[in-house]
Order: sequence, then structure tokens, then C-alpha cells
Amino acid sequence: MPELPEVETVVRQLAEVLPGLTVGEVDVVQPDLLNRAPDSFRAPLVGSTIRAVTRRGKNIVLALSGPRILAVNLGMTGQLLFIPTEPGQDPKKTPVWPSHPGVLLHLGPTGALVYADVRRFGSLRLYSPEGWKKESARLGPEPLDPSLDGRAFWQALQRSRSPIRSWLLDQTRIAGIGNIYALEALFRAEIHPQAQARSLTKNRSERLLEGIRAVLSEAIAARGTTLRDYRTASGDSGGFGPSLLIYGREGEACPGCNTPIQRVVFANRSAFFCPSCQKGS
DNA sequence: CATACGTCCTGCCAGC
DNA sequence: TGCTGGCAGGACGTAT
Repeated sequence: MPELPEVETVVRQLAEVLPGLTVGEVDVVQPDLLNRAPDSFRAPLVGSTIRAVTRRGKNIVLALSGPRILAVNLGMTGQLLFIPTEPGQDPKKTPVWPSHPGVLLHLGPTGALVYADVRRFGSLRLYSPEGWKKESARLGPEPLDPSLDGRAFWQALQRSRSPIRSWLLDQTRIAGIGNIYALEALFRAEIHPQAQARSLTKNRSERLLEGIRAVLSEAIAARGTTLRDYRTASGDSGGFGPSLLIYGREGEACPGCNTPIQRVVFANRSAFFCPSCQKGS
């Protein structure tokens, strides 16, 4: 699921409700989601207070007293849900309790935070502030950060022989983009997904960066794309699905020229594109 | 170092 | 109706 707009949506919601709350009991239902043994995951968390909720790439970053950092990556099917409760009410007894709970953080009488994940490709990783700083430094720049300029983006592309879609999915090159928004941005910029990164002209790469920023911003405004599993922190679906121009639309008419949209598979993933509008492979 | 590919896991759905 | 194969938003490890 979850790419930058979906993660940003969850982060914005959680930033409204979590700061100031203190972690009580921690239930680990699926230990394989954690980056350490359940006991050493639990111990530093219990009793700590949530200070801030931010995003780095596709990671939800909870800053805790201690200090500690809890980084949550939703993988393909992860959900991070805030469950409001009445005092004394069991979050598991609420109508919004998910079907595949992985980790539950009790947050006092007013609510709980549950991570749920059908396929369990996601993760909850606990770090020291220094440890997280190192992890974060492995990721590429934030596409919506204005300090990423068109020239730096183009120069980075010039150094790679990878297909541009693969380049965009590599989190160490640019952080937060996944298959849906990579393909949407490439369609907007009229670039073939298999075009070599370094084949892009400066103008074309600037159009690509503009396309990335536009589609991410529009998707955030719509609270993300729900294909199946993605939910906001309050359990709602995202509204951007109908606005996808190319993703999942094999055989449909290109909105620009009416040519049937094609699907190719490379690097083990589907790529949708208009063979007429998107050249350069 | 850079790039390419298989793998982790489960559920759903089209097609037979 | 029931089974099977294909496919899914991500990321990491390994091989070349």
C-alpha cells in the first residue's frame, strides 16, 4: 500500500491525538514484525510518553521520552490505527478492532494504538536517537522538500543506468515513492517507465519532479489511495483512487490520446503506461 | 559500487 | 461450486 501520501495522512492524524499520551501495556501478537526480541522491544516503551509524530519517507516516526524512536513501516498491507476507548473499555471489543492485529500499545484510558498487517511485510523498529539518525541518513531526499532542486535531481539521475521506475522506487535515491505514484508521475511527465534514468534531459527530469510533487500533493489532499488494505489512522479509506490516471488501467483509453494503456512487468512489478504518450525506453 | 532478481506472507479474484 | 494460478501498495539479501 502505503506510499508517501498514505503515510503522511496517517501521520497528520496521529500527530493530533498521540502527543502527550503515555504507553501502558504493550501486547506483541506477531513478534516477527519487530526488529528485536519482544521483551527488549516492550521494556523501553512501557511508561514512555509520546512527544511527536512525524514522517520520513514511508516511515511513521514516533518520538518517545527516554529518549527513543519507534519507526513504523506499513509494508504492503500494514495499518496503524488509533482506537478511542471509554475508560475501562477493551480496545479489542470495539467495532474498529482490526482482523490481523500485530502489536497493541495501550495508551491510558482514552485510547490505544494498534498495528495490524495481513501479510506482515511491515515492521516496528525501536531505535536510540542516534540509531534512527543513521537509518534515516540511508534514505534519499524528501520529494516535497523544497531544498531538493531540479538540478540536483537531474544530476542524480545522470549517474544511473537503472530504468527510471526502478530508480524512483529505490528509497536510498528518493524517499517515499512507490509503484503507484512512480507510474502516475511518469505518465504526467510523458516518460516511459523503462527509460534509463540517465537518458532523461534536464527539461524532462524537471517535468518529472514537478509531476512527482503534484501527484503526491493531490493524493495527500485526498487522504491517499485505497486499493484494498490501506486505511487512515481512523480506519477510513483514502479518496485518491478515482484520480489515478494510469495505475491499474490496462486496456483503458489513455486520458490524453485514447491509445489503450499497456502493462509490462519488469523487476517483478507491473508498470502501466501509454505507449503513445510515454516514449524513451 | 551498481544493478537485477528472488523471497518473505496472506488473501482475493479471474478463469477453468 | 470448487480449485488453481496469478497478482498485490515494500524492502531486503544475495548474486553477478
